[in-house]
Amino acid sequence: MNDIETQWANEQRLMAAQVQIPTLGQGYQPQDNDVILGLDIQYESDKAYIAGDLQHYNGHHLGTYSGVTAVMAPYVPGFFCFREGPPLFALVNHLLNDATLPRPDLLVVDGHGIAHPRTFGVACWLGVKTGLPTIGIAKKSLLKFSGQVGNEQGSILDIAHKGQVVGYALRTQTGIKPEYVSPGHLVALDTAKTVALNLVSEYRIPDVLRRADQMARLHSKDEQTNDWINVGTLG
DNA sequence: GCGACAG
DNA sequence: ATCTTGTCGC
Repeated sequence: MNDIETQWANEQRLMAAQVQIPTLGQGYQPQDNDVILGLDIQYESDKAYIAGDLQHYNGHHLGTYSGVTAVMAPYVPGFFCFREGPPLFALVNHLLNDATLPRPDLLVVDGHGIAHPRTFGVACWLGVKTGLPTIGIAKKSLLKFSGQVGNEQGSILDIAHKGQVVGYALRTQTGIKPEYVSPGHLVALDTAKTVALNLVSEYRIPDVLRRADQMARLHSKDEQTNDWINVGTLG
């Protein structure tokens, strides 16, 4: 562990103390008309192209927004929040300051929440910085776990760390690789599980994350479409 | 010592 | 994440 990683680990420890994971039945509870903000990033040389997709919890799509910032930190597994967090935060702030847009009730981040070696993934970082309910959804697990998820859609397997359940492997589509969900901030474990399953339509990953991924990719390749709004340089 | 390692 | 061709399937 070099100097920067030691410093990062300290910062994660301090910020992790601010994370609030409500108990069963407490914290954020999804409602049909809640506004969900899905976030993802694509990288192109030293630029980070961030996209945010807004939809109602019931599935109604509202719009997609994309911006760009300079990348300031390297990618180090386990310290993902310091690379990806600041660009995400910049876009969220931009959207929060736009009076024409609805305020998101929940953030959905491409990455982990508390299912993390130091219980502090990028979804926790963004949750603490914004003060908004946040969950993390990732395509690979960072923690080792035992057992196997059932093959049927909706099958779930606990992912534990140091004796505590911190997230789940979730089979969102029958016969398709599971995704990994964990709360980031202000969301209970069972709520994160429910939300992750209900946000999925016909793909492995929730639409709100797929659209963010697609738009960020298009922006990074300088392609213009009619379905997203370029909010320019952030930060 | 060796391998694994969110995006 | 990104670099990359063809190929299988709905």
